[in-house]
Amino acid sequence: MLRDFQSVLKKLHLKVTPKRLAILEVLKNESVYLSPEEVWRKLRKQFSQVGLPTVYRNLEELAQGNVISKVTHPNRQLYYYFCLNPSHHHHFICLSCRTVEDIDFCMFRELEKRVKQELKGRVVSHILQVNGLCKKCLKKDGGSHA
Amino acid sequence: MLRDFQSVLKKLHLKVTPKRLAILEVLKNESVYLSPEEVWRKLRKQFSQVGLPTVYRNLEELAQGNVISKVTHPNRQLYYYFCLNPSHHHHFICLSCRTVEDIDFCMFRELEKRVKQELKGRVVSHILQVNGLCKKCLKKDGGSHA
DNA sequence: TTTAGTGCAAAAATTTTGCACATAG
DNA sequence: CTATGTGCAAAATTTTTGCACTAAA
Repeated sequence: MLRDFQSVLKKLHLKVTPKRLAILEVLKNESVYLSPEEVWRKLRKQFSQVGLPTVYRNLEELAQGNVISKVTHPNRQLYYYFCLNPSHHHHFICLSCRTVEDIDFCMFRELEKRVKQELKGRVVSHILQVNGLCKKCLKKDGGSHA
Repeated sequence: MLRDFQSVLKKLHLKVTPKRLAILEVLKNESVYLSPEEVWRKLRKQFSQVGLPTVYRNLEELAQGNVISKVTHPNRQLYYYFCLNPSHHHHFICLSCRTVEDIDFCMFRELEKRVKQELKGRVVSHILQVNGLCKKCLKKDGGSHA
């Protein structure tokens, strides 16, 4: 997997640094979305000297390069998560445990068509994010969420 | 229209204050989404003494009460706009001139069904926001946007 | 008169920048 | 070597809070 990351980074003309790889590992090993600070805390277990700005910079670059995904959370905090196909932006996020699940039903083509036909506009990007409670959290507590 | 606002506020158990009404007027008279600070600047033309915190507090309350809508902008700034049906969250927003247009093609029922059936989860809220360039902006500059 | 709203100042929280040093290519 | 990455400290930005005072119901 490290190998894969290396080639991905190279394609983006990002240098392969230990910390950059570690950030990817952290995200990859989490099934939930993390804030920059949380990524940083985890990173510090490996690298006692790592700055929060480095984490911010890296997360942003990686998201720009579509290696990871940004999550648009109702609480407006910044979150990122690793997903196999980060160019696919249809997610179901659990407000309680933070799990992210893909929604494969994609209506984007349809949408794009309608924006073009009806509004005469052009789509640059879109967010389809469904916020809710996942299976587990529904069972656990019926849905108490922050 | 002031009358309408009054009854809306009463329903939400929000007191009808001149500044609250003025905030609604500001948003109503704009066809684009505004940041809290922008609302505040406009407000100060009428009320020389109005605090930015007041604007923040009011916008948040009004959004909570579904009187106005929050915009989820890629630049992560907070924006609000007035829309006739703020419980309808399918929008096309122009990244250039900030116009908001409704998207009436609603696939939400379908989505909700699938989240229930396939993920066994529950939908709490959703965002469908299409970011792009509107008709006018496309004509104007072919799409230079921040 | 009781509850909610507001101004101000100040704080909090989050994110970004500048710059000297370090490291990957 | 040369361009990029990083740590640190510091700043910038945005949003929130506390509290005394005011105004709506």
